[in-house]
Amino acid sequence: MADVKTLKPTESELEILQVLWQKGKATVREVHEELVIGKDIGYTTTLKLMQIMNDKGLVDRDDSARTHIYQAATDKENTQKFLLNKFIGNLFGGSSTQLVMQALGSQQVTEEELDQIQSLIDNLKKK
Amino acid sequence: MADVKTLKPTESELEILQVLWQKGKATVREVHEELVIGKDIGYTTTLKLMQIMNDKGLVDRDDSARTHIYQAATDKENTQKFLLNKFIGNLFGGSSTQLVMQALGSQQVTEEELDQIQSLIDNLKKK
DNA sequence: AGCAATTTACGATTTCTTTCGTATAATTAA
DNA sequence: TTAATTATACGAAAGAAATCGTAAATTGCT
Repeated sequence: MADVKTLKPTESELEILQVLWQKGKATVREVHEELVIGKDIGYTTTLKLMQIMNDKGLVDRDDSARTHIYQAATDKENTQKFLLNKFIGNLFGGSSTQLVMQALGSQQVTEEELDQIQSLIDNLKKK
Repeated sequence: MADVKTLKPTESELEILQVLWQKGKATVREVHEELVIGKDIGYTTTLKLMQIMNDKGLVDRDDSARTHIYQAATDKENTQKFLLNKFIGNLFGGSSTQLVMQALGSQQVTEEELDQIQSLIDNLKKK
């Protein structure tokens, strides 16, 4: 598994990772079809991006067959954790609480989700 | 006040915005002195960045005197909100709850902060 | 077999960001 | 009043990221 700490996916790479996390394994074509829904982009662009990601170690590639099969080399949680910490540092002066307050305040969150968060808080308080 | 929606500060620009949010008003030199603490960068680089930010409308500039005085053109909260939403969209499939859970789980948060968040949740539940 | 479609490889270009050198003007200090 | 310092303007270069065109190889279809 690739070392998340040293890798920072760009925005485009992140979009591709999202697709791969969701699909597990996928070909360039499959990833591309997903990307095309959201933006105007050529097939070879997607291909090139995924080749670069392979060079960087962001994805693993099975190229035993003609049509290569890709999958994310980093798991979603670690990447999220890493980027989230960076983001909190950049924009919220390192305070995760501030971020949480902002996130809860400015988004619509359902009652169920609030319950979920509350029970997490209860758990944390026990320690 | 600049329209946050259409503006996306780069990482360097964000660093400068942070200084301006903290200081209110500042000269290039003052901002630069702050930046230099954290990284190796030349004065004219800071100057150029701030000029570009002025062109983009990210900062306001009073150039009536020889030494120009800058201030952020967007308030901190709006910028945070905007970038946070983008971030949630990019990395958490649009679910702010997922982000909150991740943030609370992987960071050390004090009891007081947890109380703060809890009371925010209570408030949200009332509606 | 022959043709169209699909796929990868590769290089080039474009765009965005960051960086800095140099010139010029204004201010300050000796 | 010089000389040194400090400021802005401007252009250019270096680096990073994203985009695409074209060629070559393989596969599938008729």
